[in-house]
Amino acid sequence: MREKQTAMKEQGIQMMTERDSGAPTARPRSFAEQIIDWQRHLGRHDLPWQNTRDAYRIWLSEIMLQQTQVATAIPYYTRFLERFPDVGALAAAPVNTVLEHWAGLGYYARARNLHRCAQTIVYEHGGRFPVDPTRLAALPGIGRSTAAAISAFAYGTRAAILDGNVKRVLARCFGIDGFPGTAKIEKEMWALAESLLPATRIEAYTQGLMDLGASVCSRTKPACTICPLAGGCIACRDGRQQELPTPKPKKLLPERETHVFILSDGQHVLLERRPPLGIWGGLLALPEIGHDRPPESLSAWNEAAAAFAGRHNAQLLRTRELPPLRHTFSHFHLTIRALYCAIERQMPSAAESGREWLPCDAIGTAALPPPLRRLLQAALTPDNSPN
DNA sequence: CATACGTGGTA
DNA sequence: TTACCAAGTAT
Repeated sequence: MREKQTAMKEQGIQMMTERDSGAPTARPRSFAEQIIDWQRHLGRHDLPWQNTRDAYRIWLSEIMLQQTQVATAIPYYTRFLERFPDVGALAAAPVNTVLEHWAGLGYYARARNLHRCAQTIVYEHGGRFPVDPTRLAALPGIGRSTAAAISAFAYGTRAAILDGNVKRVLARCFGIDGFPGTAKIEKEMWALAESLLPATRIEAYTQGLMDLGASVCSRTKPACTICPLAGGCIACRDGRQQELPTPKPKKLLPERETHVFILSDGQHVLLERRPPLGIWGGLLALPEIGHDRPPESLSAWNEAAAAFAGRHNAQLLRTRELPPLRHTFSHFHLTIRALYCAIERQMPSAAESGREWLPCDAIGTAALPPPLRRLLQAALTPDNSPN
């Protein structure tokens, strides 16, 4: 706490008090005032979800932007709004259609929560988003920071956000040591974020804080020479920009491996719906052999393929092992070993529960994770189909 | 409270 | 090629 007050004093930051308001004499501009002033001239004002008070659009953008950069989210946001223009359209849509439009963005629980949240809004809140951040935070997929952002942008509510950008700005500006992911540091930052809130113009302040963190106070090469807060920034003063915020403790990512079948007659491919919990939850994926008992040999793999084809009323013609595909998630590495299986389907077509024959021309738009979409496009594009 | 949960860009 | 990182939430 002493460090924080020291930082504020050296920066010329003053807390908003009754005595400050309307004071006739000049005084140092507060943290919030500098942010707001910077935002007016140098912040972003034309993002697709700005210049609206539509809580639906603001909510959608905030969910998409969780752990996701602006440039990544924009095309998804545009396509999503086209298909689901309002909360009613989203609530009425099948969850699998929502997942089709989310596929590629990652963290798929966000899409399932988004859909559940839309239904809650429509069926329990009369189609309107709550104003109170606490009520917003009670909805699926909306936490404390997202609730504050939605309420601030949609209703002008005075509430603090604390995302990665804000954590970085605060850690540097106030010289806060310690990984912000720990409860102790996070609690300290929440208190600081609350204390810095301006009395008015909360939208410009909130947007400015995020814009400053994203553009000026970036992780690798902060532009301190043009930063409005540089005058009182502890990290800038001490040359500790590269050390703050304290990085997450390193951990070696475990290696995992999976064996999958690409069962196709050239027109369709057999896919299965992933369970809602776990990696790629709710998406379509290739049928896999349990990684607890991988095939002992290529011939064993082939035999398993023949049996698998039989269970789906298809006859195995020939197989080909594809080059291993390596994919890295946030918490493990995965090697995907795929066996391409040319088959002939018999009628009536059969697919076990949770499995479906996807037309090859739907590979581009289905709810597939990017690595599998690429794998299937490479293997099943008419031009270079192994058939 | 630590961990699960994605992906594409960047050094 | 590998490691790290970016608008967090749920459990």
